[in-house]
Amino acid sequence: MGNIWAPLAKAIAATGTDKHVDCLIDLIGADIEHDLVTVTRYSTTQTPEFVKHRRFSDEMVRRYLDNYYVFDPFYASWRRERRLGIMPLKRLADEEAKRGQYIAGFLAQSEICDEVGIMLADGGDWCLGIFLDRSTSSFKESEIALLDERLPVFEALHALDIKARGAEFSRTSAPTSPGASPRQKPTIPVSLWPELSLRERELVQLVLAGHPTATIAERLGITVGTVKNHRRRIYDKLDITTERELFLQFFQRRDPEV
Amino acid sequence: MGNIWAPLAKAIAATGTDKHVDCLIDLIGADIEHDLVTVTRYSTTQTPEFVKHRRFSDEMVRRYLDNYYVFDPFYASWRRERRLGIMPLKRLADEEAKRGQYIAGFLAQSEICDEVGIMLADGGDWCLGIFLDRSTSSFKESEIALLDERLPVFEALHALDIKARGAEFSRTSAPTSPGASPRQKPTIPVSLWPELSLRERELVQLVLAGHPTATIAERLGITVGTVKNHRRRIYDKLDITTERELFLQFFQRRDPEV
DNA sequence: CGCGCCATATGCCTAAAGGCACAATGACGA
DNA sequence: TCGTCATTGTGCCTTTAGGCATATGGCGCG
Repeated sequence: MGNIWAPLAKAIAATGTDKHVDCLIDLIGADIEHDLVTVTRYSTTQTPEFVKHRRFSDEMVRRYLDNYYVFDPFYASWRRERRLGIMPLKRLADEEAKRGQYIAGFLAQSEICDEVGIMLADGGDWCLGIFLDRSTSSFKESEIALLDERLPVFEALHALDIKARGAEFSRTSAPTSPGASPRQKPTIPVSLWPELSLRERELVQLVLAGHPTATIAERLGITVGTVKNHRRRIYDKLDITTERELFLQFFQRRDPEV
Repeated sequence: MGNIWAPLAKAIAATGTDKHVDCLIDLIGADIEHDLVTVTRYSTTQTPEFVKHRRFSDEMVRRYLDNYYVFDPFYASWRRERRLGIMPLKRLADEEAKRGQYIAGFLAQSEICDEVGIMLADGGDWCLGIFLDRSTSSFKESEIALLDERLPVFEALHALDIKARGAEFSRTSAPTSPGASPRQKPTIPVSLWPELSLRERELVQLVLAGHPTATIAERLGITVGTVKNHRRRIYDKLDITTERELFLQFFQRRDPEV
């Protein structure tokens, strides 16, 4: 085992910054020889998002997102079981037909012969999959065991990054795929602003999560004009005129010390 | 070397919480046999603060604070040189008279025969000293080397804790000693965003109080254009692009639960 | 002395929020 | 049935924030 402390210190310091994912990759791959890295985000309800890769081709990324993700056994596993942790490809007791197509099609074209996924919770129904890939030999059981031993640290680091940044600002996120976002229950309690309707509360939640009008419209499957209408109506009800006043009211009602 | 990964994961997860210091102690002491632990905060200008101890006596704490801290070679070293890092007692090229008194007096009464300090930056002119103590044998050079190797991780964890909480909220702090004159503290603490200048902090304070650019300009006696410049510079430093992200960062750093 | 940082200022442009008005539909209760 | 409310949509205009570039002077440091 080599010196793990320097990449570890860097990964700790990088939580909450742009460099988190890169440092996490460095840490994960520190004692495990690998040829490629891919980083993907999976949801149980949306198509995967490709976050980042090392020594992989943009063309293969495009093919994955266009077609091959359907056969991705890691993605299937997430959607079916939402299982986190270290996940070697060879252990995926997936449908053999799909796995076969993933291996014969996508992995072969990518010159990957084995893959191990490190699946970390990423907020909501999402997970972040960091994949180490081998081109010429398979991962050994001792290497998998090493990753298993270190998993709590990877998880803690990523949890800290989410906490520091908030899931909505996660640097692991990519643009939302086309299609209506599934309805989420609002986390803004009725008691905070009892005069607001359910829809209005949904919208306030997104505002307070930092989303601009265009993103909110997209998220809720409505037009920008409608979002503005809602904003207007919310401001009227709360006797304010700007978004920043909404933030302040939230501060004050939630945490009177501010 | 034993299993370091579980205490490491716990220490990572504990940053920004009440348990940070305890988990840091666990991590530091994981592979180093020790009998006692003491945790002290040193300033270059104020008397030391006793933060925490394990298997040490409250009576000895009282004696230290009443009298013996004057002879404490670690405290003297901090005041003189502000040196951080791993610091074995036997390496302190201190005044022999003072060191002698610390050893013959305080350490002997505490049944401590050797001590190693892990000195971590704690904000301002303060450092946090975590001391592993031995009752019957000295620390070996190999043990010191192990701590030296791991120091960057200890430092990164503690830096993250400070960052998450802000020095004003630091759980390592104790009540100001009697007679210390209270300092004027800005509403926006330096430690919240240490990269911001004083002027920038003034401006952020007004932004977070809900003022638009025109009002801020008026309040600070500068032009709207200059306010925009400051905003731009602040956003660059904080790696954001909008005011709403500033609100969110403030939420998250002040109250990570949001 | 040169450089970097900080604070201040100007100008121009674009993007986004806010303001206002109007419209339609559906659900619900009196 | 009617009135109210919620939700959705359109259009137009104004205000404000953000983006970018440039400039100057003061200060501290190597």
